[in-house]
Amino acid sequence: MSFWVFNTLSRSLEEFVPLDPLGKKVGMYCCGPTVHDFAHIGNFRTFVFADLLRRFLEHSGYEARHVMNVTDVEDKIIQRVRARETTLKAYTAPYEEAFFTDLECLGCLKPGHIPRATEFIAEIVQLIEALINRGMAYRVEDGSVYFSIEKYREAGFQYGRLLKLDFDQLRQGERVASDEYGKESIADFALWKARVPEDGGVFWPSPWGEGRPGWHIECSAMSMKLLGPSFDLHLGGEDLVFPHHEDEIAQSEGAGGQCPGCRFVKYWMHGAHLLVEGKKMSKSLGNYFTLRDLLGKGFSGREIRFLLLSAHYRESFNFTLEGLHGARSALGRIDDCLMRLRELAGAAPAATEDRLSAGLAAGVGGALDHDLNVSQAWAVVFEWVRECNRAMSAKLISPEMAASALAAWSCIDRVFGMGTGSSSAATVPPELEAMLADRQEARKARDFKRSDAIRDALKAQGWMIEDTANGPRLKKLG
RNA sequence: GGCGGGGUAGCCAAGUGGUAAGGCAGGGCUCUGCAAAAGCCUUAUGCGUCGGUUCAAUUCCGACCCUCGCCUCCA
Repeated sequence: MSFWVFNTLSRSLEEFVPLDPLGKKVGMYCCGPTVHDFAHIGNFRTFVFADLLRRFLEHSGYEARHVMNVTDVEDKIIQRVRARETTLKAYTAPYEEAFFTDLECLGCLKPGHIPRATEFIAEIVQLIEALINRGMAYRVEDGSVYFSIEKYREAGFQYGRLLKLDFDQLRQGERVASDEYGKESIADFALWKARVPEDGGVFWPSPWGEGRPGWHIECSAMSMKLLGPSFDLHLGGEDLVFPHHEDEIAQSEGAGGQCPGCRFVKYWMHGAHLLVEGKKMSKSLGNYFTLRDLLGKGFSGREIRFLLLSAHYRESFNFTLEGLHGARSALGRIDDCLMRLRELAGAAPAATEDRLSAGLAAGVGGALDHDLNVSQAWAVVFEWVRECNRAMSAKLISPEMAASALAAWSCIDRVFGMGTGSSSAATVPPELEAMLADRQEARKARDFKRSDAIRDALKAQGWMIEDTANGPRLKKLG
C-alpha cells in the first residue's frame, strides 16, 4: 500500500513518491506563524495537520525533514512595534515563545528547522538579486523591488498553477497600498519594500537601499536554503493558495535554481479552514479562540488536538465547544480501555500472536495512506476499542494479549500523538488511597452511611470513585 | 462577477455503482448496597431538490436551491 496525497497542483490524488532517489528522505515545509499576536485555534489546525503528516511519514519509514518558518517581520508587526515604541525582537519574542508552548501543548513534535525571516535577510537579498539578474524583478524609484509577472510569463512560466486565474478578471485591489505606486502592473508583488519613516528601526541594508523583505519572499528563500531548490511537500492553510503560494512558486522557479524539468515543490497540500458557527475563524471577524481561551475553559491540549484531528484536513470543520465535550468523552473511552488493558497486562510480555490487535496498525495505516483519512482511521481505532472491551468483559483476553494490545496502540499513537491518557491510578495521593480503603471497610461492614460520606469527601477533593469488578479505583475529575 | 469546496441521522463526520463507518448526545440492558463510572446493545428505507443513465445511484450525468472559501492581510 502506498501513500496518496491530494496535490493542489493537479487537483487530484497522486501517489507520493519522494524526490530522493533512495526514497528515504522527504523535505517538507509548512508555512508557520506570523508572530504579531497569539495564534488562534484555526491557525493551529494547519500545524496539527502538518504534525500528523510528519508523524505519518516517519511511521511509514521516511526520514522527514520538517521545516516551519516564523515570519517575524511584516506590516502588522511593524505597525505594532511602532505603536508600542519597542523593538522588533522585543515585540515578537513573547508571541513566538507562546506559539511553541501552544504547539507543544497540542502534542506537536517540534519541527526539525524553525527559520526566522529576520535571520535569512542575506538569502532573501540573494534571491531577489537572482530575480533581477534574470529580468524578472525590477526596482522602482523609491527603492522597492517588485516581481514582474509579465516577464515571468514571457520567460515561458505559467503564473496561476495552483488555481485558475483570469488576469482581466483579477479584481483591482481596493487596498493598493500608497507605497506601491511604482508598480508596472497591478498583479506584481513586492519582493523588497523600501524603508519609510513609519518603519522606525525595522530595516536592513540592500543593494537597492534600506528596506525590508516583502511578504512571500522569505518562504522561498528559507525553504530553498534548507531543503534545496526542489523539495517534496509544501503545506499551509487554503487561504495561502493565492497569492502567497502562487507567488512563492513564481519567485522560486523564476530564480531558476531548479534542475531542468524540476519544480520548486512536488506536492502542495492545503488544509481547509476552521469554522465558527459556519464562518471562517479569523482575527478580523473576531470569532476566534486562542489555545489559552480553551485551556481557560478547562479543556486540555490533547482534547483539542483530538477534535482538530477528527475531521479530514481538506474539509472545512465547524469548531464548537460541544465538539470539544464530545472529544473529551471519546478520548475517555480510549483512555478507559487502555487503563483496563494496563491493569490486565501487568508486567506480562506481549503475546507473539494476537488476532485482536494485529489489524490495528494496518487498518489505521491503510486509512491514512488515503490522503490522511483520519476519520476512517479513528473508526478503526474505536472498533478495536470495542473489541478489546468485549474481550475483557468476556474474560477472553490474557495478560499477554493485553500487553500486545497496548504495544499496538503505542505504535499507532506515535502517529496520532494523543499520548496514553492520564494514568490517574499511579498518581493518587496516599491519603486518598487510605480513604478509599476506609470506604471499602465501611462497605464490607454494610455501614453505607459512612462509605457514602467518604465518597462525598473524595468527590469534594476532586476524585471520583469507580467501582469495578476488580475493586474500586479513583479517577481525577475534569 | 470569476474560480474552488460543501450539503449524509438531534449534533460532528467517513464512505461506496449493489443497498449507509466511527464519535457525541438519546434509549435499553449489565454490573452495583445505592449511585456514579464503565461496558454491551440500539438509534438514517435514508445521503439538498428535481430530472436522466443503469438490472441497480446516496455514489455517474444535467439542471436548480442553499452554504462556505479564494479573488484584499489571513492557517
